[in-house]
Amino acid sequence: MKLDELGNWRRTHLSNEATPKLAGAEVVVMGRVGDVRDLGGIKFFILSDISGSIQVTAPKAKTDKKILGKIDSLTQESTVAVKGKVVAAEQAPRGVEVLPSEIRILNLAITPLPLDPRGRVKANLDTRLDARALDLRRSESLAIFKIRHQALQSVRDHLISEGLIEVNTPKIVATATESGAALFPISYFEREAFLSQSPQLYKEVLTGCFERVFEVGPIYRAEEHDTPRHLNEAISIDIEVAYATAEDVTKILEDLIVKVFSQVKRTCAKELKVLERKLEVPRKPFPRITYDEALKNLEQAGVKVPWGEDLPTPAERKLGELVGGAYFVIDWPMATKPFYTMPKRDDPKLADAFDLMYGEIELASGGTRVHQETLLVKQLKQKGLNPQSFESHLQNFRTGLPPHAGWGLGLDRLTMVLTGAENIRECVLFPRDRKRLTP
RNA sequence: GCCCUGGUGGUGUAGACCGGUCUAACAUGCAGGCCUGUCGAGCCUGCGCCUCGGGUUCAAAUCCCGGCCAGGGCGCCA
Repeated sequence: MKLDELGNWRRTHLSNEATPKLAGAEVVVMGRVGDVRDLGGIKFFILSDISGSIQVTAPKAKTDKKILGKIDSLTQESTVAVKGKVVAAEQAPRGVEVLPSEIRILNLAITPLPLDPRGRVKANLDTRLDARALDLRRSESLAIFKIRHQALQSVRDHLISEGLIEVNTPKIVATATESGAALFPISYFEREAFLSQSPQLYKEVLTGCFERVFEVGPIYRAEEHDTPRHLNEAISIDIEVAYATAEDVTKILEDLIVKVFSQVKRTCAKELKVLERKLEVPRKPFPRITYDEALKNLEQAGVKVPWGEDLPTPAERKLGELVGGAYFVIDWPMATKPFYTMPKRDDPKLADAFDLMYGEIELASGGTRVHQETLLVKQLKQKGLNPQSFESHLQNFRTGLPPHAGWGLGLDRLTMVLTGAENIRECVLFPRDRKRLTP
């Protein structure tokens, strides 16, 4: 069948702007076709757009045959433009409908669709991700990304209000920034380069220029992890602040989390309801648990973690159960933290660093950083790294880099926590994991 | 990478343990029909499936082995 052109038609109204008050007006609405119901003498279809939906009603006796024919040819999820008169009708959903005077079929969707976008039959996550563009039309998916959008906006508002400026650092880099995580090598002309696993080194350097910076950007980790909360490409919210310590940036983080939660709760009530998510805004100050206390509590609960090791997943789970909500784990052993971490003044075995947890999920980690070259070189060596390969970074420390502190917060994980999603892939439009490289 | 579980129409499931009665069921979907107020419309008719390869057996969706894929757990990691 031949499709119609958009031509000079433009939307005059979003579907939810059509209300009984608008009765008598001629409108042009555009959107996707939902249910088509043919009752013989009268035909209906639901037109949905980003704002909601409106019923288009065509009584056989009063409607042009050409229009009736077009309605018959519609398939679910096809895209149409409808010009017609708004009519108040008690029998219609929302008490209002449009009687079409002309319909343009802009694109026809195939049938059957790879999944049911109205969710009457639930599809597996894998099926959904394979047909992600269609899956993202589902109300639950839309809700997740609306919440993600709001969270990100709140993050930006808050950090800017704290006097931070937004920066962008290279994602193609020459060396690793963390000792642990594996890198994706890429071919950079005649040399090997890597995808950046963290903006860490750049944001530290920028505290010497802009004093307070933040970045929202992708980070790449070539880890083989295959879990519901890891991705190989993630979006990280990173801050770094001059003349500050871990405790200072902890406060920024705490305020930020409270702001994000309360703004999402206020502005995304509809979306939270779609997701059946009851969001509780954490109260300040968040509990602060030392690493030693965490280990003690875990041992009492039957989970043993040797001192000096990072918390494995089962331990994080148990701790999440024991504490719940948002809390900080502080005073980590230096061995668990990267080379740029400042040791505590009164106990150099411990790092002046923290993790922000929400339940069992690690949302953020940060701390005071080393700003003296000699100590940094010493710690690089202790981690088995070669200071020579960090020469271009180290030279920044010779020109008066101020003391500084910062953190990195995972946007995808933050979205998980806000939406209650059990798999991080739900919270990313087109996730990249161990096995998935498309779509 | 390891362990566990699974793979049945477009989608989601049942059947499998205990091989035959499976000509594979249900829901949704799709196609057609009836119906002038549907709104997860209803009713009627129809369409469409056993992941791939090998093995056991008179007989395999069902049992065994392997591949591929997926989900969960772990490790690694944020």
